[in-house]
Amino acid sequence: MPKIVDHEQQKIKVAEAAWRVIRQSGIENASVRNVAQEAGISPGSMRHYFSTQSELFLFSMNLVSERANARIAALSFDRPMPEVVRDMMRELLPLNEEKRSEMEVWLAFMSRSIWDAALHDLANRVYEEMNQGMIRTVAALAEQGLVRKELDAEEEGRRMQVFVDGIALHGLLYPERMTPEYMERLLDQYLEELYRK
Amino acid sequence: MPKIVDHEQQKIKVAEAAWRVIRQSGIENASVRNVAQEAGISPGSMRHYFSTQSELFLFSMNLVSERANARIAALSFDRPMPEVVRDMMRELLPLNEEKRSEMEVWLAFMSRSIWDAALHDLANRVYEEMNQGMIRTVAALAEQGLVRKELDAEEEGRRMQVFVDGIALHGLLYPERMTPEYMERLLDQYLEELYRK
DNA sequence: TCCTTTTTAATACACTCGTATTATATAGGT
DNA sequence: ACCTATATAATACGAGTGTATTAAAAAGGA
Repeated sequence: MPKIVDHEQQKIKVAEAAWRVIRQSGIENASVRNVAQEAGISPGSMRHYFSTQSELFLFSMNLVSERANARIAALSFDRPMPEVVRDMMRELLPLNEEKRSEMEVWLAFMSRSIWDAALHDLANRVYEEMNQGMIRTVAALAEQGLVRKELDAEEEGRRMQVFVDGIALHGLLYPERMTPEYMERLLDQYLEELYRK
Repeated sequence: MPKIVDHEQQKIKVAEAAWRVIRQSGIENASVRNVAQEAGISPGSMRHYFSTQSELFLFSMNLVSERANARIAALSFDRPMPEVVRDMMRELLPLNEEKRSEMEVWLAFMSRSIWDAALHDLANRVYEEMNQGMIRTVAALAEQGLVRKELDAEEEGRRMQVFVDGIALHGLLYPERMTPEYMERLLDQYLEELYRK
């Protein structure tokens, strides 16, 4: 029998190499050769895991959202709801190097998804996930009486999403101006106002 | 004497061709040849106006912000301030095809500015402009008594900027979900809350 | 009409691209 | 120890890349 290599593990290794190349020099330079070199394997070998560059991109993009989901799922939920909500939203901001890294790559893929049809579905799927998550969060806050029961959960959920993504975007594009501290400040201000509604 | 061609006009023609290529197939495909073809001139001829691709990108990116500035400057300012403010902010959202086009290109350049040092300065300059504009707007509203005088103009200006950019981002990335109507709705809600402060 | 300066076009160079094909090395079951 | 399925590597191909160089065309003043 042949040499057995954990296929999925190898794909992840390559995808993470792609992340690093994208962060360093953009998607336009994430060529098969550059990514393979960053991953420490030969281009020919890489094609064994991703038969096409498009597959690699899709997998890499998907891995970003999986990582974020995993981090959120790993939070402890048996705490006061405001604490949980705050922590959830903090996972959607580039507050540390790990999250900044992932989100920079995510932005690159999202920006590309505007014209690259291969990424379009995944982009919309993740949006929908996030959207449902936010709406359910607001609805849960309403049920617990932490916000007005009449508050439109769908509407407020979308506002929440827009505001958090706005903070994250500024954090990525203008890191000197939008520091982690300021991001948290804006987030906390938003939540405080929300709880007054 | 030689054939005289309006140099600046020609550069603009080429830059707009670059926009179209970028919208259609991304910056990664905005090669010298592709842009020249879209502009209807030869690649060799194009190098007469932009001796390097980097120059073309910088000029194209700058032209986007100039166009937005021009549109804002063209607004009539002898109206009630809330109307003016609303119209100003509407210019920062992809509410029609023209603005959507420019902003898609702008997003591509901003995304690239994360790793492309050549675009970094322009990106920050435009941020600063926008930032000052928002802060002065809030301050002016405070002076007119339209918002609380104690309101921190700098803080609220940044919140405004984050929220507007968040709406615009969603408008670009999720046009089916974030329609022009919904963008205006979110904007008006924000302004209404602002005037209650 | 001719001449000079600018604009345009064409071609070339070295390099990188995505992908396909082919050959080599590797490691487990018999 | 050998065999075989798998993983890795190397090479090739046609096409596209940014940029430089060189030649042709064009148009207004003399």
